[in-house]
Amino acid sequence: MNLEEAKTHLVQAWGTLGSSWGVSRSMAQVHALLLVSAEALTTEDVMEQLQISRGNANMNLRDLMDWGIVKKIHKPGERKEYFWADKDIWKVAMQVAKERKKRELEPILKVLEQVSSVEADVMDPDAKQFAEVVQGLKKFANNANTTLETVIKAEENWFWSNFFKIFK
Amino acid sequence: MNLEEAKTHLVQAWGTLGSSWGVSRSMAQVHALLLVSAEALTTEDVMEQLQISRGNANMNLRDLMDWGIVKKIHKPGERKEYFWADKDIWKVAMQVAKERKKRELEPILKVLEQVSSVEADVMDPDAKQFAEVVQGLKKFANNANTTLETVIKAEENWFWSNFFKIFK
DNA sequence: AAATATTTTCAATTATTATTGAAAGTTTAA
DNA sequence: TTAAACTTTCAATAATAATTGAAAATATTT
Repeated sequence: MNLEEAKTHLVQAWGTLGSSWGVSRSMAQVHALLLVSAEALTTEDVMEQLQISRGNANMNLRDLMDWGIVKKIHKPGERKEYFWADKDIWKVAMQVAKERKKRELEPILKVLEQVSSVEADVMDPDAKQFAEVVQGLKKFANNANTTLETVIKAEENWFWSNFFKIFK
Repeated sequence: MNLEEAKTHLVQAWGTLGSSWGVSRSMAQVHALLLVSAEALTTEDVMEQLQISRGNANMNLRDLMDWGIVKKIHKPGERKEYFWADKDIWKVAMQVAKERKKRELEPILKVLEQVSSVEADVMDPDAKQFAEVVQGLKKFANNANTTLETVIKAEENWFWSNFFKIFK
């Protein structure tokens, strides 16, 4: 297997993995392509290497920047914009965790708070079951939330950051 | 907010959350509905309460059983099949983790193994970058894999230990 | 064995999401 | 300020995924 084959293989697999996790295939592929490129790429590089349209490339690059895992770079004397992905997988994972926490965990916690305020009819077994399940979900979600907060904060602190770099 | 409103709200929110994580909206909704029901439900209950077709209900119930988070139950003297969801959220999470590990983590690890075998041209910076990123991903994925294994095993021990306590 | 109840399958349809590409917008350089 | 280089937008289209519903299959009862 040569380098190009290996890259293609990994980019495809990453795209497939992404789509199992609610990330669009192209977005995951663009990210993978930037990951395995030593240099920052232009929109045209991405278009060409992944055989996708300009609009698609542009949109996914911007989404990846929204997720905070791709940066825009300007090269001196060049007009084109270059895109570069952080190669530190642990950092990427932390950034993604941070975003998902904000985008999904916090909203569902809000919903759980809301539905907690249902008046409990202790005679109704469904009401009892509902209350118990909601409480269980809240506990679980709160736990996930604080755990993430701790790990994310740790990442931003050198001591804990180094401690957790065991995982690198 | 009364019980029915709260249930609907939660079921909808759970569906939305699911679709952000690569689980089909209906499947997440069926799961949520079973979670908040004290009694096991029939296919028809699910159809009626979620306003979905028989085929859809049947398919999602089966998928949920494949994930190991819903069980089929037969009531004595009844011909219909009933479906019941484990209410222990931690157990559900463990089961989902177990399945995702098998379905997604292990396959991507295999791909990473494969693309590792690319012949390294140390002169090519892209080759170097590729090798480094693949190694980083492997480390990370392996770590996630063994961490999950440990937690899942602990969970299974906990389960059996608690199971046997019944007989004390 | 036939009738009935129940579940499963799957081709057709519908809904959702992703992608294109060309036009509009923006920035830079001459 | 004009032209060229480059980026963004977005309506139209294509691709993918989910859903339906009725027929086929299976299981149970009489």
